[in-house]
Amino acid sequence: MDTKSLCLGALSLGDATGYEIKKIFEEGSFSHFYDAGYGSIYPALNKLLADNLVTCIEIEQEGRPAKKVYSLTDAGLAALKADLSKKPMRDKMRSESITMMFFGHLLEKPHREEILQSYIEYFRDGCDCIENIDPTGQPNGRRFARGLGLAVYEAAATYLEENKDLLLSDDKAGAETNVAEVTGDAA
Amino acid sequence: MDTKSLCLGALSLGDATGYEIKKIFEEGSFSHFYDAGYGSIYPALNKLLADNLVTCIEIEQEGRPAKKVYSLTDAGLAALKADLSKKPMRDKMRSESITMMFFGHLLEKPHREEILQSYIEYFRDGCDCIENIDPTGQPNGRRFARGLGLAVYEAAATYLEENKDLLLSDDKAGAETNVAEVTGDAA
DNA sequence: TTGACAGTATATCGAAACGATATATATCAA
DNA sequence: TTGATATATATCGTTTCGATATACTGTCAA
Repeated sequence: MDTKSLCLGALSLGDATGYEIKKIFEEGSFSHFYDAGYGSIYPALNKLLADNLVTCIEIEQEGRPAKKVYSLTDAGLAALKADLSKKPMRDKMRSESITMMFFGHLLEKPHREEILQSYIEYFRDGCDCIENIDPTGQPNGRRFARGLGLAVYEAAATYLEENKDLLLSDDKAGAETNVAEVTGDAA
Repeated sequence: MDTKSLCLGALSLGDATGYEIKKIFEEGSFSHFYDAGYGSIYPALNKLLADNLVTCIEIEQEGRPAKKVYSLTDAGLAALKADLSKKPMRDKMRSESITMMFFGHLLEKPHREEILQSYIEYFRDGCDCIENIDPTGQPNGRRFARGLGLAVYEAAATYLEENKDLLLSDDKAGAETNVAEVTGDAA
């Protein structure tokens, strides 16, 4: 499951350009679970083309540069199915916001509050964005992804809202390693 | 917020070796939000050493090769605080499991069920793991991260359990692009 | 009417991270 | 005694990230 498979998967839904492939995963309910940049997609498409897993037709356009529309080949569909039959790797996530909160004792309170507030908004915006997607008529896989995304974002937003005092208040218990630093540090 | 900052943050909690730094983020409530491999940590420590943001003392050990214990310098602490004062990047996550479900119409039902079941277990195990961490005496930042991790994992596991039929049943509505393929494809 | 801005579309580059692997030793259980 | 697990450092090739360049279109306001 790398960018090559992601492109194959996108093309299994219909022919597309590299730009459109990015849009598929950028918009809609899916962007929260996987995304890839052009720096990954275009090289991936070139490799797929070299391996005859996709074909490409250049469509000339008036004025604009030609667009390259990619299509899945039979071999490409087989390769995709083979890849989907593998065991998925465990989820990976990277949250700089939470990492910063982890070291919250080194941050000034106003900045902590600022980060936390924009983090809450980030999840609330995510909820709104997902809710605006109409699931009717979509295949089950996409309905499922939409629902899961919504459930997780809602849970995160709610937790953040209900527990923000935990981060905004000063440490009282614990932090035995840093007691000296905390008391002596006003920078 | 890259691996260098992650190492500085770890060292702000106390001196450590590269191996121990990995352990800090691998175990405990934090592993779900950020992790780094040795292929990132050791080069990061070398760069930090070159920039005088950390110091290193080699401790000889009987039999075993010498261990390198790193310590944060004043400049290192300043650099960490400077980095923490920046606006965090938005969360990134990559879920191969959900990506596979997104293309679920190409998967055989037993395999779909298998992936889904191990995905549920993955989140339930995650919940158990987090619940086993005693939050008492820990600084607020870590208590917060623990609670958020638990809330999100719980929400994901619950959603998966309650909606798995959505993936295990066949598509009835929608999928207008693939109708021909679906009906003609039993491979 | 022009100029700024957003959108469409392809492409590349250096830096960073990933995943696997190698090395060496100790300990503990089957 | 074989195998597994833990401690500990390190590298290597591949992949991905993020930023940027190019170039044309449409649009909306000053």
